[in-house]
Amino acid sequence: MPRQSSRQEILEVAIGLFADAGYAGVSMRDIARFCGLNVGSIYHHFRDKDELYLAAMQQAFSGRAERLLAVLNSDRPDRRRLLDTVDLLCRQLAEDQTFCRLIQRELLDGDERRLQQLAQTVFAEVTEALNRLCARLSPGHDPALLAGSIIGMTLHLFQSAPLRRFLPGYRPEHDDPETLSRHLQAMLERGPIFTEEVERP
Amino acid sequence: MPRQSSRQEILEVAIGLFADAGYAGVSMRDIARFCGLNVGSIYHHFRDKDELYLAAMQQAFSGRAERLLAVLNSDRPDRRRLLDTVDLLCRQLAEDQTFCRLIQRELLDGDERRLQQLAQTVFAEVTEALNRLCARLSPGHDPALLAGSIIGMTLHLFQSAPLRRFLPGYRPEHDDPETLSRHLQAMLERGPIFTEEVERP
DNA sequence: GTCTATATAACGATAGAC
DNA sequence: GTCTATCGTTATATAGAC
Repeated sequence: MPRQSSRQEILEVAIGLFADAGYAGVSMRDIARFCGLNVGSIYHHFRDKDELYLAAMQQAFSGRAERLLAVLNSDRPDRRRLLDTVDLLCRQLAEDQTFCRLIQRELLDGDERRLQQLAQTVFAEVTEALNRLCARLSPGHDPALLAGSIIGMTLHLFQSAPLRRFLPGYRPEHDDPETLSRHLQAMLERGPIFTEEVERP
Repeated sequence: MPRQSSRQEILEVAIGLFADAGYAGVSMRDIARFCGLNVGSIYHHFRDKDELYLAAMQQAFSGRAERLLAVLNSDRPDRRRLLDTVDLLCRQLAEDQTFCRLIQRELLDGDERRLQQLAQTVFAEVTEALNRLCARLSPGHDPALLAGSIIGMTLHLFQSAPLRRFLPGYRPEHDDPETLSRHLQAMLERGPIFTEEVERP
């Protein structure tokens, strides 16, 4: 197996570090050290920190939507497809903290150009498919806002995990992605206000 | 009216800058410049950058929950109180972008100690009241997860605004907090999957 | 393609005059 | 309480040997 190129390793190290600490929180020295390289060597592969950051983001976000798109466009019934989508999203967010954090950082720090590029190359297709599904399932709501709400509550349940640990009502199973997925699916199926009593372990 | 103290002005400038660019993205020189002070003067009021940051966060988050608590503990019917709470939260997030961004930054960068303090001093009471309300309104769901979902979709509709502009389904009224509030209330009242057709302008 | 060495600027923080 | 001046460190980025 041919060892991966330095450029590739730099990118992957950079993605992890930028997700952890953000653009300003990571130095070129940090990246070099984690790659076992000297600082100067990085500048052979990337003109400056900005170019490295952009390349890292492109790599980090590329090919992220494919599995979601496949589920969104499956031939199962609408309702089932929405639940499948949320479930898959939960599993992806759980196993890929890096992706989860980078989205949040770009929402905070991304300039207009970067957000536009992100929207077009990563989220456009998925959003369109999810909007269509929402419009068919729930013609009474604005499809884009409904889609945004569903994504939002899913994302937030993962992103707020570090804080939720210290909040009233916390239970250890809230850290289990399957518990979160089941809760979200129940919310979608029965609505947030669901008065029928069910047993809980 | 007595001019506010330097310490106070430093804190307020720092809050704005940290919300915009994060801890690593703001230098002591930046803060000094925006205050019309010299760098050295800041160190008369705060021992180091870390202490200034902590004081700024305490100030930024103090007294944030009172209005929400008042609504959560009002004497209106449960259902109405939940809708009022979401509506107030929308208005607060809309008029206070700084607070909105600081929460997100702390979720990303806050260490365990800071998150624990934030949970206890800012969010504990509100969370408890919201959990109780959720438990009564919807005994079929885990109260904390339901509360988190509601907070999550509300927060996300505001935090994703810069990206949503470039996504399919965007409409200009999605930037209007009242539109978002109305959508969220409709979702809570009728559930996310709401098949009855209603007219939309 | 990676290294050493270095230029240049910005950083956090301190000392001491006023 | 604010200033000027400066220390030591770290940052981005470059030049040139190998």
